[in-house]
Amino acid sequence: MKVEKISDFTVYRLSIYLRCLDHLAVTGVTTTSSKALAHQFQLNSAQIRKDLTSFGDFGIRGVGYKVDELRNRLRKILGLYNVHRVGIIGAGHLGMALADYHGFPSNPFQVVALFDRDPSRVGGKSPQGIPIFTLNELKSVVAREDIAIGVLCVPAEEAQEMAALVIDAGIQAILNFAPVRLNIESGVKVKTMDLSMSFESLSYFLARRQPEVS
Amino acid sequence: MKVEKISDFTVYRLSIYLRCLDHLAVTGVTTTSSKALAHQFQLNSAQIRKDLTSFGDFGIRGVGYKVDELRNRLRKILGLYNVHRVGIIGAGHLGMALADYHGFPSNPFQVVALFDRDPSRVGGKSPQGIPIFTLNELKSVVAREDIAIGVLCVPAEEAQEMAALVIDAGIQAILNFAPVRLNIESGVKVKTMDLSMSFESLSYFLARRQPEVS
DNA sequence: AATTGTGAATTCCTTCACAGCC
DNA sequence: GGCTGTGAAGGAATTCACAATT
Repeated sequence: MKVEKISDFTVYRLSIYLRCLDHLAVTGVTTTSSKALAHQFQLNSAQIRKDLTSFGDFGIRGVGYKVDELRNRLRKILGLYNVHRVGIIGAGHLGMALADYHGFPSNPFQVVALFDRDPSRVGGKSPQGIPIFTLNELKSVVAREDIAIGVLCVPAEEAQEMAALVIDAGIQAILNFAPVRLNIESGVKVKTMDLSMSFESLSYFLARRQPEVS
Repeated sequence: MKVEKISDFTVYRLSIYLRCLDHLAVTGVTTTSSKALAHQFQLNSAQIRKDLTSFGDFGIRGVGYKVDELRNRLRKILGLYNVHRVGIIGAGHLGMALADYHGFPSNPFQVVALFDRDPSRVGGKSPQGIPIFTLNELKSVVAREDIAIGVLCVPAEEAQEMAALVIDAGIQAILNFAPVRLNIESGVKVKTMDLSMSFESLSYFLARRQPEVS
């Protein structure tokens, strides 16, 4: 086990490996190797080994990796044995969809509250029963419900202000869906998932290949 | 204008710059510089200039960049003056939310169809009126509606199969929300937005800082 | 024999620093 | 004077290739 700095790229790939192992486990595979993983999922075997060895020696030379064991270790490294309580800011379409989304395998992320500025939404619940609070209640609800992750589903103009609010409320990590670059001072971790960027990168690609023009 | 290969990182940053310029334009700023942009949005000025010059010389030495002109050029580079017609596979919560999502400034992405395997959903519409078709109709609707981008909002188990279907139907780019690594043969561009990965990277961060434990 | 774990080599990306221009 | 555009330098991330190990 090294003490070097782990890059975001590596952490990102750990998730990929975990997804691959989930798949293998479902298929009934009990042992695998970096070579087999690399081949099946279009990765580089040396990279898989390098990524894994930053966290300890998990493999058996000449044999490979036990799927179950590696899966558990990755879950542990990623902190997926802790439950993370989530609050969503913005109870519009996206916020509601995420609140009721159950797309995660063995989900340690529990959405426990929605928040909205619009009084007509406050007091209601998502279809699955997650309650909607006002922004005034943010601080107290975050404390009471022990919310660690805030998900921003608000328009671009409001995102910076909301980020400041949730940080002030004591939240430790933010997942931002608003198409803005957030300015964050404190030690809070921010991850931005910008849908417009994803679409635009596809658009760039489409613009640069006029396939059937002769 | 160079002919070098443009990396995904660069394209990604073009979107960031465009977002920043949108913001400046709203604020009424007409001229800016790489230094000002870098300072305000925590970027590196040399990188901004390098990224931009891969597509031509847009700036004026000693002065900087005209906000409007640069904005238009970036839009053009990213292909945002072409309208891109979008089909969404999977009319669950997420698919519906995306169909009716209008979070994009001056949106060139038009969602024109939803597709679902579940017969009880087929024939209906999203709240905003986007019709839901069966998967059997995929090929004909993609052709008729000239759909270029397919968005996968299906469970992990179905994603690979659906990817094959949309590619067969003639779609040219895929935005994948399913937590799987898709195996794509053809020249179709795939961008995966994996929510579980985002949450897991936050979880990793949270696991590695136990702040108020003494 | 097969596969891991890892230094060395390579490739790619970012930043520096300054010439060229307005 | 100030800013762009860019070659050169520096730093990171990836891949190679092989010694170590089962």
